[in-house]
Formats: sequence, C-alpha cells, structure tokens
Amino acid sequence: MADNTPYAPARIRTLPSWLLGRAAARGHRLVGEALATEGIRMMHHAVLSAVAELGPLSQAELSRSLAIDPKDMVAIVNDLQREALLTRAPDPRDRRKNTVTISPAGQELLLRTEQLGDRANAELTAALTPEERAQLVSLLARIL
Amino acid sequence: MADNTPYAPARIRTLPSWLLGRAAARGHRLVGEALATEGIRMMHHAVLSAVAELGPLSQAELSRSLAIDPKDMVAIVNDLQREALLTRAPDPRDRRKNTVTISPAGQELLLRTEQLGDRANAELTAALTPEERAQLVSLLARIL
DNA sequence: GCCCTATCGTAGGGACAACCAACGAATTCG
DNA sequence: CGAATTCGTTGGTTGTCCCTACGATAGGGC
Repeated sequence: MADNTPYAPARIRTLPSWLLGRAAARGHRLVGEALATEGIRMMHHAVLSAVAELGPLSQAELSRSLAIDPKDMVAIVNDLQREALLTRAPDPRDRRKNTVTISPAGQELLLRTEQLGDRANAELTAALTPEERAQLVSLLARIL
Repeated sequence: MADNTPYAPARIRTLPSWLLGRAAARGHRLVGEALATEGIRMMHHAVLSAVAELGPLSQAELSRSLAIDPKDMVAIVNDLQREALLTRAPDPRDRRKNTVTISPAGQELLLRTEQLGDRANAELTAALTPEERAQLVSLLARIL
C-alpha cells in the first residue's frame, strides 16, 4: 500500500511561528525525557542552573531572568526545596524576599542534568552542523 | 539606582531547546492575539488552511499532517463546523471516515486570517532580515 | 464467507507549560 | 506620613501533548 498520508501543508509549514512550535515541542520532549531519568523536569533544571550561575537571589529575580510566572516559580522552588536541592531563607535586608541558594546536593545533581540536557540538545540539532547550530541559536536569540 | 535585574543565565540561554521554547511562546502569543481579532484560534486556522490546501480529506489525515492529537481534532472540527467554516460528511467509500471540506465562508475567512498570521509572523521576525528569516525557516525545517 | 488485525472517530483522563487576577505583607517614594 | 510598588503566594484558565479505550468499519489471510 502506498503512503497516502498528506504531510504538512506548505502554507503552514513555512510560517516561523508554526515551525517554532513544532521544533519547540520536539525539543521539549527530548529534554524532558532525558531529564526524567534524574527525576527532574525542565523548568526545575532551569531554575537550578540559574541559581547556580547567578548566585543567591530572590524568587522574583528568578522569575524575571527565566521568564517564568511567579506563581509557577513558587511551586518549582517548593519542589526543589523539598528535595534539598536548594534553600529558601527570608532576606534580612528585605523581608518581602526569599533568598534562594543552591545546595551541595543541587550542585551535584546539576552536573548530571546539565550533561543530560546537553546531550538532548545535541540530539535535537543532530541534523545541523556546529556552525548551523550556532547560527540557529543566534537567530533565535535575536527574535527574543 | 542601576538595573539589578539578572538576565537569562548564559548556561540556559544558549540551549536550543530553551530558545525554541521561548521563541515559540512569543510566536504563539503574537499569532494568537492577531487571529483573535477574527475570533479564531491558531489550531483552527491551521486546520482550515490545511483543508483548503490539501482538499477534502479525513480527520485522521488532518491529524497526521498537522501533528494534532485526534482527540483535539474532533473538538476543532466541531467548532469549525458549528461556524459553518467547513463541512463534515461521512465518506461513502469508507464509512469510518469523515470527509472534511472547506466551505465558501471558510475560504473567505481564511483569506483574512492568513494575512493576520503573516503579519504576526512578520512582527515575530522583525529583527531579522528576509535572508535571515529564510535561513531560520530552513534550519527549523531540518531539525524536524 | 470468516476470523484477525488495523484504522477511524469519539471520549475519558492527566501531565505540563504559559498566563492572568488578586491579596496581605513589606518596602520605597513623593 | 501616605501612596504606590514589589514580593511571595493562592486561585484560576487555556493550550498542547500523551495514553487508554470503545464501537463501528475495513482489509487480509485462509
């Protein structure tokens, strides 16, 4: 039997918004599956990575730097704190804030999840040369 | 007082999966807002466009060509049929299938929504030259 | 013709990301 | 000091994707 499945219509397939959606879905699935082996999710890993890189900071700063909704940040920090991957302590200089700091266990996990994330991204961009991947990253950064 | 907001950590910001997610979110928001002025949503517009381009076809074929879940397709076709933008009729040659056909009203609406979608995509890629945009489209198509 | 398998449309539910509105506590600014 | 703003938090909604399941129908092997 012939393959009579009609594939993505050209009108839609050439729209950046459509391609971005599909590519993001694939990336999300690949990275999600990879990180699942360490029992962590994308946003949690992103927060952990941001705390490690930017040092102790408030939840609001985290929300802004990662473009995550403050509401969602509460749940993420709750989860990470419950697993002792970071600490949340009231900021003595501004009692509205929580100072979020990565823990040694968080550092350790981050080493592994970063590798998993990198590998998933390598798979995601497997069809591209390193130069093309850099180009893609550059182009994406500019439309943000 | 200086701007002390920490911005996207480099470790995350250079991951294609992260950039794709953010860019897709922006594209989704822009296109969604644009199409909302015609009272239609992204997936509905995509289905309408696919039916117009590929001609009458079944819901399963639509689902595959657009990578939309069959369950979600049911709801979308329901909506579009309710607004008389397409017709859904049993296929006499295979009574399991529904033959989906775009209506004149659907064609007419599609003309407007395609323009809205194009304009939103132009805004999405406003920071890019036409060559760069074509490059982005090409790179995205290759990682799919 | 008859079983077995596959497909189609439809329905249920759930995971996850993104976003919006509001509120008390605390801080900062005019 | 009073007003406006920020912060953390709780409450929702929406959209996309995934898995399961079921009756009806179709096709292949025998």
